[in-house]
Amino acid sequence: MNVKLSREQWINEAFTVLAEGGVDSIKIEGLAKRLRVTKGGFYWHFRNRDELLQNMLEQWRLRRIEIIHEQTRDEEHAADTLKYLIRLYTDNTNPRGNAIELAVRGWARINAQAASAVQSVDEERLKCVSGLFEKLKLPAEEAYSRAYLFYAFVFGQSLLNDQSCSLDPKKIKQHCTRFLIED
Amino acid sequence: MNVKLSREQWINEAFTVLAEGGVDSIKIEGLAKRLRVTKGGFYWHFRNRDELLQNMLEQWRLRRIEIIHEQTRDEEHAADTLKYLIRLYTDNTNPRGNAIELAVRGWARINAQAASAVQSVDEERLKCVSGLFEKLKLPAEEAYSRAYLFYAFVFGQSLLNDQSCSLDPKKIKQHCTRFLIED
DNA sequence: CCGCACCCATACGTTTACGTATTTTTGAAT
DNA sequence: ATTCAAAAATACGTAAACGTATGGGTGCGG
Repeated sequence: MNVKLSREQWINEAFTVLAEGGVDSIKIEGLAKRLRVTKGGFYWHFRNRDELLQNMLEQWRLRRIEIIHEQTRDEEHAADTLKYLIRLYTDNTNPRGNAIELAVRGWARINAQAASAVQSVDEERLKCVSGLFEKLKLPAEEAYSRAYLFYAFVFGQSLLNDQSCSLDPKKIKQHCTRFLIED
Repeated sequence: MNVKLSREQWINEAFTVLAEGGVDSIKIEGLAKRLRVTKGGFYWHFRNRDELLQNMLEQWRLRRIEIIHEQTRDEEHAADTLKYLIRLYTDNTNPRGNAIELAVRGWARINAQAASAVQSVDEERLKCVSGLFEKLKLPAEEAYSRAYLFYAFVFGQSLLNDQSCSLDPKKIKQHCTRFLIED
């Protein structure tokens, strides 16, 4: 028989729904159905819907910060690290992750707590990536601006549908990568 | 007395709500309340909520395409035209427009019709802007990739909160503009 | 001033979702 | 096997939102 569900499983399923339809599509009875239980279980784990959402945000914040630190640790090969990072985002290898990223940002536009989570994550990311650009001998302000451009590109490209392009998207992204990280 | 409302007024108010809270926040009774009438009027103009949404999409598509053509008409001063265009988006002069842009893109992630509208607009924009880059003596593929980067940056930056920056956002955006459009 | 087109108000039925209260089941440790 | 806490089912009350039906008001051309 289906084992009992943990708090984490509810949160995880909620992230999947978030990725698919945005925060407004996270419905308690909907989650329950997907998990093949009734909402009785939900209210054992969480006081209400908002507590679930807060938990998701906090988990997202912590995990994203943890990850960016891992991903930018190798400062000795800054250019390669940056290229690798950009590939992670532009690859379409992790559609769920990308969708969550966008959904959280959409959420941030209408909710202060989400905005705060996004802000802390962005601060950390900008710091880490600008550190890498500094390793490429760019002066501080220049490096920081390039980090900003780097992230604007990364998020922006996930907003542009590949099908809108009249040129092979892979080729485009290669061009952009070279342009953004000329070493 | 308050004059009677036109179809256009309903659509316009709906765009405002869209900007504020995304497509899911467009509620018929909510619009009616904002317009100080009841929903009786709404259902005179529109068969249902979906008809309103389709109308909004179609209007958005047409208007955006019309506008991008105006904004990129001056090909003789391509660099200035590009700089001007980038300022329009990064200025925070038109928050409603920016919010609508993002909201429509969020909408496109969960709805095929919205996705289609976004796609046609993006195709047109990429075509127009890559034309400008070609005027800067870039070969076709290069120009197209730069147009892509241009738009990725434009949309991406509106996803990044200014408050996340540890450097004056204006300065950052100047750096980026210079980098994107070195003439 | 009459009538018609246009627009709005009101009342209703239905669905969906939240949250609560209560009981029931499950499974792991004793 | 028994017990007990964890998890789920069930049943309920309420609110928000959609859409329908129908009647009411208003202003303008004739």
